[in-house]
Amino acid sequence: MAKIQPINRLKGFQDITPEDTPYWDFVTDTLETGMLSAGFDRIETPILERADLFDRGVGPDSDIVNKEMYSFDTAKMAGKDKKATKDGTIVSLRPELTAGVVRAYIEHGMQILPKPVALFTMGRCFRHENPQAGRYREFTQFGAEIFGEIDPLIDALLISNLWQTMNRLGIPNLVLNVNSLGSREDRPKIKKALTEYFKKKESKLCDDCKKRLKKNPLRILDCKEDKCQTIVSSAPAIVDLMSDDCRTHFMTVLEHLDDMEIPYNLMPTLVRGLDYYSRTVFEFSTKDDHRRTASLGGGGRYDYLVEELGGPETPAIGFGVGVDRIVDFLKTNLIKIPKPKSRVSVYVVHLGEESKKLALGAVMALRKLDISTGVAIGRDTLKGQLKAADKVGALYTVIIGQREAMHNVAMIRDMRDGIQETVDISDLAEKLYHMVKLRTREEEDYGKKIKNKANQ
RNA sequence: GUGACCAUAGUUUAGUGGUAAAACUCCAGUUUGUGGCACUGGUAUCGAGGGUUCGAUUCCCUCUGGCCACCCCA
Repeated sequence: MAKIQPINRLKGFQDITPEDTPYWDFVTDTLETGMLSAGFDRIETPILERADLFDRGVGPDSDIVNKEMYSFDTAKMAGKDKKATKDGTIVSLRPELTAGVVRAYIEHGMQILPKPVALFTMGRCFRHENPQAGRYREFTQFGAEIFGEIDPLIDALLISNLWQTMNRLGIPNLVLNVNSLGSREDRPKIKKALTEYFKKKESKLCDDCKKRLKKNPLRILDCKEDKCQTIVSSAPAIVDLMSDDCRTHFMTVLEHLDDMEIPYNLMPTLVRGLDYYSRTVFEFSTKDDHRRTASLGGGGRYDYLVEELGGPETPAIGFGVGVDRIVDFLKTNLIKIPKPKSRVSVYVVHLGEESKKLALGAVMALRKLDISTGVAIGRDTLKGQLKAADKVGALYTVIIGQREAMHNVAMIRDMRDGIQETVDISDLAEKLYHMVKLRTREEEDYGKKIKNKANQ
């Protein structure tokens, strides 16, 4: 028989294998708890949206919308037996989370809710670009958004909230960079001043920056080329170019951060990529043990986006963090996460046909009491079954053989020390329930002792 | 979209112009009802296609994929 060619996953897509799920659970639980404790509500929006949502939301000139979106023409994609939908709507897999949440905010009239409206969301996003470290075509973003409040305290609270949560994840050397981009009204003035400055030095800029000079001079600020950076270092600062109002807003944000003892790094060259940002912007990164800095997330104000997507004038601020990047970081830096519970507490072993019925009954009874219980399938010998019990890390094994079946009893074997006792089958589940509880607590106490010793 | 490096069992890696080793994992067994140890055995069209050659896993080309960097960003 010819060997059938296996199908592999798509480029830039990943499987989250059982080996990795504890990391994912830890990260997503921690992020979620962090937001819930700050009074945020959870929202989920579709993975597929109309393409024009992102045109307007992320910006039609951005690279993301221009060449990285997975878009489909629904007029062309109907199955052969179905009639094509005639509207020809172009739909896209979301490349980020904010546009969808803003759309939902408007669509459900959430402006009538008491302000500020604080929402968090998590989900897969898609960008068709070349994968590399910490960068995938399908990735998971965790995002939070606060609508309807302009007070700088909100900016500081959101940042501090994320700071706290990142620390809870155990990420060392966390660096927080902050900056302000000024308001929409300030933008022409800022662009003009920067263009004038860079125009004089144009010949010394790198090729990319020469293009940026025409398109978006702000982006020259975060160019990584050394020659550009030397020019940038004496460029006019955005903070000095913006209105007094914006400057006051920004200074107040910084004061609040000081009050909350959040260490931040004022970074005048921080310019975020998405078009919709205004005023406060920030970015979280960490220094890897051996590699360069890894960007884990960032965000900022987008005071005009709700309006631009057809909603009422609503100031807003949000952030997005890369869950994949955090998981990758925890894994490569061997950061310890809470140990996942052993999957199976009790393993039921049976020998012969008659005992099978009793064994199944025992399994049902145990599972009813929420004791995770495994059974041997496809293994006949006692030896093989015990081996299987050992492999899944069972605390106890229940042995029901022909002898036991005859007297309606079962044997409980403690897998740690091999001590066995025989109990009546009707008492089995309850007896094991207490044994498992006791053992689990013992192990937890032991774990705590170790931890306390380490802390002393 | 551009560039560098890489591609051998499930995993991590040896190796050779004459069809391949090891470790770990997995599966089966080491006689009859007791796991962890030990021992034995099993598992690879050497990424795909083409070329050079008597012969290629080994050399050359193309593709695909991985990884990393640029761009951009999470």
